[in-house]
Amino acid sequence: MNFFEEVGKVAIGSRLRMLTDKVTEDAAQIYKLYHIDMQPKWFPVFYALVQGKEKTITELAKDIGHSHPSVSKIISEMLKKGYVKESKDKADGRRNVVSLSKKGVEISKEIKDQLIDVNAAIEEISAQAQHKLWEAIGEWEFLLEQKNLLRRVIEKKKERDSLKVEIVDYLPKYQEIFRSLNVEWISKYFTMEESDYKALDDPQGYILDQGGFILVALYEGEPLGVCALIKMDDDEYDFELAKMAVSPKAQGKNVGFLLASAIVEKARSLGASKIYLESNTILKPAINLYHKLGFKKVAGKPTPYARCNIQMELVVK
Amino acid sequence: MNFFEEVGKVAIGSRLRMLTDKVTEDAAQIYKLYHIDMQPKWFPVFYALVQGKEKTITELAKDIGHSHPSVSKIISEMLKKGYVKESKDKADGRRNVVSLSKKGVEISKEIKDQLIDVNAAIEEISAQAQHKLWEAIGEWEFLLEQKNLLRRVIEKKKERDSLKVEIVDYLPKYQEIFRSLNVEWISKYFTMEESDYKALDDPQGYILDQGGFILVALYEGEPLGVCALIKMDDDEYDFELAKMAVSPKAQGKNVGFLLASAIVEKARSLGASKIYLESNTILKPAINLYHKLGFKKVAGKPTPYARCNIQMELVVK
DNA sequence: TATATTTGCGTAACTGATTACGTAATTTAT
DNA sequence: ATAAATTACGTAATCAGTTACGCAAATATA
Repeated sequence: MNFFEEVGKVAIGSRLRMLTDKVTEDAAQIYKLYHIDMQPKWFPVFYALVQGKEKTITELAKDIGHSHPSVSKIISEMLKKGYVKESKDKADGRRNVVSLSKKGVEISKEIKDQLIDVNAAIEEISAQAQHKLWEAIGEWEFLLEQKNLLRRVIEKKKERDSLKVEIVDYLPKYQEIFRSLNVEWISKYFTMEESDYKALDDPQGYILDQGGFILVALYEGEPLGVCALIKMDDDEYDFELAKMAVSPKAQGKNVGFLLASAIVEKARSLGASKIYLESNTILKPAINLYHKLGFKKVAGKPTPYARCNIQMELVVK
Repeated sequence: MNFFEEVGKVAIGSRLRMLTDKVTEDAAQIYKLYHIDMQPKWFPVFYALVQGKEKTITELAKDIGHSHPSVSKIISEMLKKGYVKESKDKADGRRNVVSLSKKGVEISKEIKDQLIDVNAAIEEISAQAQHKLWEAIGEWEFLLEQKNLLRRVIEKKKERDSLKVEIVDYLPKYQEIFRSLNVEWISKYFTMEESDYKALDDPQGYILDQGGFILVALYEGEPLGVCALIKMDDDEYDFELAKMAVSPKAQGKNVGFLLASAIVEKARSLGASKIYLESNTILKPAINLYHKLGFKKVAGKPTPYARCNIQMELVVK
């Protein structure tokens, strides 16, 4: 048992499996004790049939939380013992309707005493334990139903990665990375256009000197993401969010989200009331990100970019 | 989930299995998330090796609570990946000593972040739950270690059966069952002797009228056990416990224990100070029963029975 | 009304564990 | 010193579940 204490709760899966084995290992002998000719694995199916008259294979599977092939196999075994009977549903020829046979009903009476004693034994254990296993399982089922372990781990990973990401202001030394990261994705999905070259070759003159901003995301000190806020000469919009690019190396490290959030925050601190952006719907992760930040789809703005097929805005205030 | 609430805690085994599945099902994907090329089932072995240098197959099996073939297989898979190395123990040629390879040690570093995040995710679930699963599992492991489920169920069955057993005084209508139950076991293991016939054919004259007693055990109203207390003409002993017989139909229903206890109690209520009995060591369940009641082995008493190879006494006071 | 999609369920293959068994090495007993 | 028992561990068979797949029936859609 020592092992588990050392590894920590990561091992909860293994530990659960072992407890399950321990609880289950005597089951066959318990049936023998009551002279009941039944395999432990049949029990859930059997019990589901005792309750609710006849049921189809799929209904049984859903009831007991197994896959349907599992139920199918169990039923064919119980059929051999004569505990159940099958019949095709007349209205729906696919359905195999199963119910307890006369012999099955007899067994269900015999099994009652056993259930009483097993229940009493388990209640005894529960009573001796300080912590309630039954209720704890229920809670875990509920919590995992709401958000499974994978998603929780992904979140934790993001949180931890975020701590390693630092968002800094643009400096001339970042010009090369600002250019290359953008060229990378643009030429992967589209082709570079006139306006791209202008902005990427001379960010100082084309963006910063016009009253815009550029932020750079450092992951453990290495610049892996860039994003620009371009001053717009427009009645409605103050800035355009553009030239956002994150290195594939930084994928899944939450860099995009942190970068975009920072740029929105920047705009807000500058007193902007509305931000505009242009993108393309084939860039799904990007669109999702904008959506998450609160950007809404708009239309009708003229654009110099051929690749633009969606326009979005964010009310900053 | 409804199902489990209805069946009651009997289904705790199934429910545990399902929770185990749910906790485990994402494991493979979690490894993928961190780009770690490892199968979830390797983890316990892997972890055990990270901790404690080199270990043999059997040591690993004991550490992680698996069977040794399981570990053997896992090691051969990890060997293919180059994560571990094997070597025969020079001092003991049977032992296969396993340790992490250089590549294995590297992986163990990469895996650290993953462990941190998984642990955090599980702690988060724990924090959201009112009942502590981890601690509850620990308690159940402990309680089942002390007394496994089978033994607990056996005890509960005995308790319940005891309620159905009633011990009553001998009546003439029980003479036939008194005779037949005794004839049954005596002639199964030995042969009937002169003294047997005397007592069984005329319990009234041979036992009761001499100051002895006979008790009958009824199981759900049916007489299934008998036991006699024969008055002895002896300095040391007041009564002999004899002609105890329980029907095979009542096996495992605690009838023997209740009957014998009642007869001892009877002797006590009559002011007896010492009870004597004769038996044979091939009747193991009977000897165990006498032992449980407190009878001790003695020797030296002359006996009319050929089948007697053990004599016992109980100090009643 | 024809066609595509969905549903029910059986069979087959796979999975992660187990028990059973055999062999070789070591230890214990005679 | 030899025989008997125990131990280490690999292979094979088994087990209780799963996923993958395919067929046939029913339902939805064009």
